[in-house]
Amino acid sequence: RPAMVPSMASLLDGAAEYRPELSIPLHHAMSVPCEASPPGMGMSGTYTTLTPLQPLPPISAEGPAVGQSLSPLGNGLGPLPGAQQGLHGYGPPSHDKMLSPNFEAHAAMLARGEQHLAFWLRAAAPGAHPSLSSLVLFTKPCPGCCCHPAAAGALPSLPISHRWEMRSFLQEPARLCRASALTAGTPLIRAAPWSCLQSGDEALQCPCWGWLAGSVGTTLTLSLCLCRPFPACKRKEQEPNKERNNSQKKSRLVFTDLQRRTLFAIFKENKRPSKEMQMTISQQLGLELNTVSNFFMNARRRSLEKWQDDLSSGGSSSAPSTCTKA
DNA sequence: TTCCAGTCAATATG
DNA sequence: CATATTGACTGGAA
Repeated sequence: RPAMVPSMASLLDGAAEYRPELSIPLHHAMSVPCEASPPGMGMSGTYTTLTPLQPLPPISAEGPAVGQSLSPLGNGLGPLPGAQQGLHGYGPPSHDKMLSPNFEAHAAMLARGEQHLAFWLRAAAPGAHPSLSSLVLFTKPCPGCCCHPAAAGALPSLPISHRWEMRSFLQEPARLCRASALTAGTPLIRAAPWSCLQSGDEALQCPCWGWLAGSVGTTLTLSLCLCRPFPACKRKEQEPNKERNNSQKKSRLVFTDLQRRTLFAIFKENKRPSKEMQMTISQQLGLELNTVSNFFMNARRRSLEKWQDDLSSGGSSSAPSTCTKA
């Protein structure tokens, strides 16, 4: 058992393949160099910082906390009923509103300077559409993507705390994507509703995606890549109310790419996290404690099985490959 | 209570 | 459609 377990935040950063070459001023604690790796093989990064494990504060005093359910599915990732219409189901942006308590909680934490945005921003906007109560921001352009510098896109400069701008982007992606030219080398950030991110999404499979990590007040240059719908959103639009019908048929949970990467990153560091750690993980990832527990149990067993298989088949790998599989 | 091996079954893949 | 993968469940052992 490792003598010291890296912080949740640094593990999550590692899982998310943060890439430090972006021209965004970052807190040193965010540096998690990671070699370019093929899709889904991002576990080779090294962790450069160890910050104390401090779960993110609850996102909202009145709403669900990080990891708690925002949906009837109970995993915090799915849309609420009525959210199937994707990005267009609510009214115009409210630029006159103040930042929500949720965001301010994060802002206060970030402003301390010692903390950082681990791997996501959840911007709960009072009155906003439920499917947009969380945002996940990606950095880095995807070469094959329509918003790559070579392909043009929108590029306003915004402070990271400018939540309402982000929200308005999500509302009117097509127009914004045509709004201005994109210059080469500009940090590119992709925003997506959390509920739209699922295992297998194109965006998550791109090897050059990283995660936004920055301090509140940092000016980031934003560009969005929403000129086409996310695959998951498309699916939801095409299959409304399908889950309602055969409710007795149990579907197996499929981890999102983020959840899987994060879990494997943690597993790589600690094969047997404590109950408290598992609870933190479950809260951060919006998973049941049982699910997290099952994951580590299965992972321990299956990594061992894999290791034994590799040995018996004369493989040369020195570590269980399961850890890098996700 | 916790952990594990055995197993099932949903889902992914080719 | 066959096979592989994988999240979850079960019963027994410590």
